[in-house]
Amino acid sequence: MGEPRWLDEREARVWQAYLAVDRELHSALERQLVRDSGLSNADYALLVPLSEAEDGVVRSRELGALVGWERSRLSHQVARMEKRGLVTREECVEDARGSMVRLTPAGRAAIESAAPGHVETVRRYVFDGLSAEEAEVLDRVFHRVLDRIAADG
Amino acid sequence: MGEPRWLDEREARVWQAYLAVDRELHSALERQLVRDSGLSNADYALLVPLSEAEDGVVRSRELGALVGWERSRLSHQVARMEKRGLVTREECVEDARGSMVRLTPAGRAAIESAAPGHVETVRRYVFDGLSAEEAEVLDRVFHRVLDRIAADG
DNA sequence: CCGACATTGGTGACACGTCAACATGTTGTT
DNA sequence: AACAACATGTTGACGTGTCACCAATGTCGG
Repeated sequence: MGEPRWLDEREARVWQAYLAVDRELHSALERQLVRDSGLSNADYALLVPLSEAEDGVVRSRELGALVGWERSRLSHQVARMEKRGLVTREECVEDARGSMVRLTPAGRAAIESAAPGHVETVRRYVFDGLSAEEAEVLDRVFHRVLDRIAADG
Repeated sequence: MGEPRWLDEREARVWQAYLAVDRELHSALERQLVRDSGLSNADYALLVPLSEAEDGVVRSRELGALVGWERSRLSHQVARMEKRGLVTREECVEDARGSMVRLTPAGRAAIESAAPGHVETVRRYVFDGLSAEEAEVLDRVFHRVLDRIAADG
């Protein structure tokens, strides 16, 4: 094994800052969403691709791929949203194993009412304070991290 | 109100990449920790400041401040960890409302066994692919975001 | 066609996180 | 001392996320 390579001072500061952003940004966005629209981050994540889809219908498999969720997580979230009338589930014609998720009118109304405030909040906390050069660095670094994770299996 | 200022193409790409990093990095680190040490991210977050404290004892209020958690979240997590023998709770001498959290020998053994592999994983996914200039940008941007959230109340 | 294998989705159990409500103790004002 | 206001921590309920497992269906080689 050998001596572990601990993080140096700068690295530790960056890592702590990342963890804090993770925590604070997630909870700030969640609070804003719940307060202004009664939606959670999880609701919002699914409503966006659904509202952009043809007829507001997406197959579960496809929806999971679009948001990067595992099937179980998706199934639980859809069940909760179905109970609140935001979506319905239908059988899939082409593949009897499959399941289609359909946005209800209430679901569409919810996302349309929530989106402007949510985007405005993301903008206020993140992008209004970000230069073009910084955005470029973030984009590059984030994708590199994703590649390194994916390369790992 | 006026027309909402939607994210432009670059901003949307950066935001999607951030959300993906949030998801993938969190779950990759959690899997590595659970697999190699039987600890969760939440366990690890508390064990670090505890193991660095004098005698492995920290007052709950202080522990919450160190990791940036609310009291309820901390209380639940400490209860779970106490049940598994990683920490114990004691009464606080100076303030009868307070509560002290003490690292057990098993808790210390767990964090000491987990830390090298965890740091190695963070390094592999993040810092080994990061230049000094990029680290500086991340540090600056993350702290700016935190400031903007804090300024909001 | 048949049987092994993979894909898709759902379920129950449990860990994690947040909120509101509560109990208790401390502090500051009068 | 008496009281209000605040600080600290716990609890229960519920939404969220993961894992292991199951059931149903599809696919492909024989």
